[in-house]
Amino acid sequence: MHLLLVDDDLTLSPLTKEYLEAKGFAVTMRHSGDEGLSAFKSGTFDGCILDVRMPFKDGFSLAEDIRQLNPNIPILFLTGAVQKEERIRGLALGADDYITKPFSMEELYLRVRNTLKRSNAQQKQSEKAIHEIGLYRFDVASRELHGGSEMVKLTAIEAKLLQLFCESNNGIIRRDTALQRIWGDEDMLKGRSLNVYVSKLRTFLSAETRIEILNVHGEGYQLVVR
Amino acid sequence: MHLLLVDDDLTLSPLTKEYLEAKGFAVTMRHSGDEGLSAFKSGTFDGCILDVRMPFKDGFSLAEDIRQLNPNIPILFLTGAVQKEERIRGLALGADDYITKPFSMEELYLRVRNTLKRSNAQQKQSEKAIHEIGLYRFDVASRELHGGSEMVKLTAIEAKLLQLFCESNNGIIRRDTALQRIWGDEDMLKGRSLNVYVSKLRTFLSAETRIEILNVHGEGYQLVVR
DNA sequence: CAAAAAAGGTAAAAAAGTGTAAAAATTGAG
DNA sequence: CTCAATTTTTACACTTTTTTACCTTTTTTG
Repeated sequence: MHLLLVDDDLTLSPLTKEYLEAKGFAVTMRHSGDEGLSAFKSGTFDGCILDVRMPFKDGFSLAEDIRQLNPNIPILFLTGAVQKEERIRGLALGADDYITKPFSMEELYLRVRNTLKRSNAQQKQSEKAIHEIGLYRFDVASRELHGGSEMVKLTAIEAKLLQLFCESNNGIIRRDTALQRIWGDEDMLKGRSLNVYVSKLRTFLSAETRIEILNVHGEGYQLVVR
Repeated sequence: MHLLLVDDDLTLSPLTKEYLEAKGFAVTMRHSGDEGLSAFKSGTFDGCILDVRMPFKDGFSLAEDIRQLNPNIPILFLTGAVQKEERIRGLALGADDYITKPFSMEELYLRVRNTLKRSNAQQKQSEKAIHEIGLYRFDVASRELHGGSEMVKLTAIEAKLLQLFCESNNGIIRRDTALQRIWGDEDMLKGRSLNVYVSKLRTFLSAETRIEILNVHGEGYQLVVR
């Protein structure tokens, strides 16, 4: 389990990092919102712990950017005051938990563990899912795409991409989100791989004319079923 | 899925709106019972979220009026206290669910989703908005503009602009509104892109002479069908 | 009212982004 | 290691978006 810890408190954060590492987590530590974002882009994480109050780019702003890249990753906020507006703003961003400073390391660990467990359970549930796309059935776990009497076994990347389409509630996925979720890499912007895989999915789904993967120029793609 | 949110809490309601929009709903927000009712009359909604306590016209009174207009639409109440009498009154009005403040956004979303699912299990999740413009039919999701036997596939921006025209109830869109909604940018004022796209739509719609996109000098445009 | 200024219309060029077949590189089972 | 499946890169034609250029219309100014 790999955590991203972003906190500008240079005294506290190394201690936090050490404690969590002693509990068996891998921890990447950053001390500003910008550094945190770039760390998130260039790595693969299972959860984020963000200090709300940081100069320049605060924890909420960072959380917005992270949510853009991964709408489901658990985010815990470290916050000094338990102000109502802050709490609401965090909830609106999909905060998974709040930890009020000062906190005990024990408490932090337990909350992190519970949040990850909860999120993992959800993920397992959604991984069981069989998605319906027009008349097709897509089994995420086995990566099988059934259409009528035909069946295609998708490769790992094809399946991951189709899963992203199915799990985004409006069918829209941003190009950078897809790159982040599939390749976990931000320097993929030149590569044409994503285009190639979209092209493959279009071929797989071409028997149903009601199904289309539309391009949104410069933004991403949208799976629509009429 | 289009929701009507009526809540006089000016801090909480925009966050609620944003969160629900992030979850894929279209949300119309109003801050009083009267405004809520007039919004309901002039739009098409799949569900309502009404704050019980509002000055002048409370959520229950509003619910009664809405039920008059549409006896089946799902209504959720936001309520501070869990008072017994309130609960009974709401149930008598056919409340589909109660959400007690303070609530987490996650909880709100889950309840809204469940209520809507229960309410129209047979209807599709995806919004199948098809607008009629003269003799044309415009399918927002697939971005297809059908006119007679012809069909044109609009690009992302062309479709977005036409959608703005269709969704504004008098066909008028302000220039700055369009720039904001399409490009999310206010520093586009010098650019001629909007003019170019209006010009394109005029060409697409030129087969019907009854249809015109008029310019309102210095203000914006208006789509009129005689 | 006439001239200047501001705003708009639209064709066409430029810039940015995309589709997809096919070649090259990588991976992994046997 | 070898071979086949998978992934990445390449190449190039095509599409979409933005900008430019130049002309017309509308509004403002004196």
